[in-house]
Amino acid sequence: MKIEVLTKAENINVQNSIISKIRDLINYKNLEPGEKLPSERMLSDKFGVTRGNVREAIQKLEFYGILKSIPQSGTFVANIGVVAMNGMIKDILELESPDFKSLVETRILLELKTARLAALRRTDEDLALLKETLEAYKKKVLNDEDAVQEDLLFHLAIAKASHNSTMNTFMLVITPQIITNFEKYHVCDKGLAHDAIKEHQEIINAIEAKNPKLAKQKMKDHFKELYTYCYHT
Amino acid sequence: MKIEVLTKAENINVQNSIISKIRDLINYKNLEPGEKLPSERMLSDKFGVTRGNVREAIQKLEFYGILKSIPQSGTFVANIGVVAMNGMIKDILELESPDFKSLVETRILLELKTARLAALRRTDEDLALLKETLEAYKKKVLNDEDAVQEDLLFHLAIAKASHNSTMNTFMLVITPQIITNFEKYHVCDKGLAHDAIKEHQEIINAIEAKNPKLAKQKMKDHFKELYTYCYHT
DNA sequence: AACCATAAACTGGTTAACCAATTATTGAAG
DNA sequence: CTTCAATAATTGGTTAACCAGTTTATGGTT
Repeated sequence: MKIEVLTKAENINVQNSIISKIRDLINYKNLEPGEKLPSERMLSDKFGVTRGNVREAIQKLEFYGILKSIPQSGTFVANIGVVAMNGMIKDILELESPDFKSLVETRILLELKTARLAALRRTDEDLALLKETLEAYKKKVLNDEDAVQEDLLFHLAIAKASHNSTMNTFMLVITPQIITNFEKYHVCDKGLAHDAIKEHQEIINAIEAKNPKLAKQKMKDHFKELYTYCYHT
Repeated sequence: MKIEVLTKAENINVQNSIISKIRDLINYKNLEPGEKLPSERMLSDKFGVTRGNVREAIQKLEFYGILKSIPQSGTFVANIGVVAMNGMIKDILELESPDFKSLVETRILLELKTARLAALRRTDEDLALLKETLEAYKKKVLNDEDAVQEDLLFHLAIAKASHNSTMNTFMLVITPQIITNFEKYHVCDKGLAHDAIKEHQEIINAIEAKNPKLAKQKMKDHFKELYTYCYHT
């Protein structure tokens, strides 16, 4: 048997345990927004964990806007209120790691929207980049080479052309996860790549023509396979 | 003048600079997926930064699925290919911090979908939680108290009932940011809170009746104000 | 008692030393 | 020349000491 000092899952567990203890502390002490938490050293002492663990937990809560650390001063509960805090922490602790289906579902939702927005907001530069990525994709496919990367870049280019930084970020986050799962489950079929060229072209055409409805529809057509996979299995 | 050892923005800059240097290194050395990067110590030495900085940059790239650190062994380029990597890193470096409009736009997109999915997939437990959050919201509003937190929890409960972990996570991420901006720009109007009770109720009714179309429509109605704010200013 | 300069204690952040596991090197045996 | 055990060097991760500000406590002065 392999003994690991600290596996990833265990690390998450100790982190979540600290988070719930911090929540209990805030509730017990009735800390209002703006008030100060005990110092990291005290917390690590009280909870019987390392300061590093406490810092990680605090940083996670900071990411979700629940706490706010100020250098050389302390950690404060953010302007969010104790009710919302409790609800959010509950959700955060229960968060499951995203399953493939949920990733695909979200990707489709995002891409239908980014295609639409790209048709509305694309600049000439955006369009040039889109055509460039399509050419790269075409070249690979016609040479019978694997073009997963070029496909990815095409979709990211659309996200960029949507000029919505939040969706752009989300696309960047989920796409590599989807790719990993694609390879794991062998979802990708090379035979479809030739069809995809035409579909990509039609999406670009709609975006070039600044026709949002058509862009969305063409993207939907492009996702037809994925769509059925996602909703009928 | 105040001299700060390292402001947040500067930290991001040095991080991005390291990321681009890592990219250049991978390109220069023609590292294929699975191959090993120089050690953190070497990189920090070569780049003239601390090992901590290098570690942060690597962790960021790991978050986006571009690198993969293995303890006591090394850091490896993930199974993603050099073309996709270059494209993604380019996007990551250019990522702007999300503006308010983009946040609201994304929130509306997500919530129309989660409402629909909740109507399709909600369990009895989900429904109970939804009714609970609505009651809490009602109580506050009818007492003329501020109910921003309860409103937030209502929307998060819908996200949970959608049983899509990815969207749930995204909602958790953007909601606090939106709240912060709401307070900053004074978007929230207390006078609308009474209308919101009815709108919330109608959304719940649609979810209870397992009517996805209606749930989406009622959510759309609920966002009418926000919608116009987002698209006509 | 009120005030204020001074210093002591405490804060989150940073860094250099340390750790255990892995990997590369060595060199003797076959 | 090949093989393989022993060992030395290297790896990402962790921790304890340190840092520069901030906050609190102190005690003398008015």
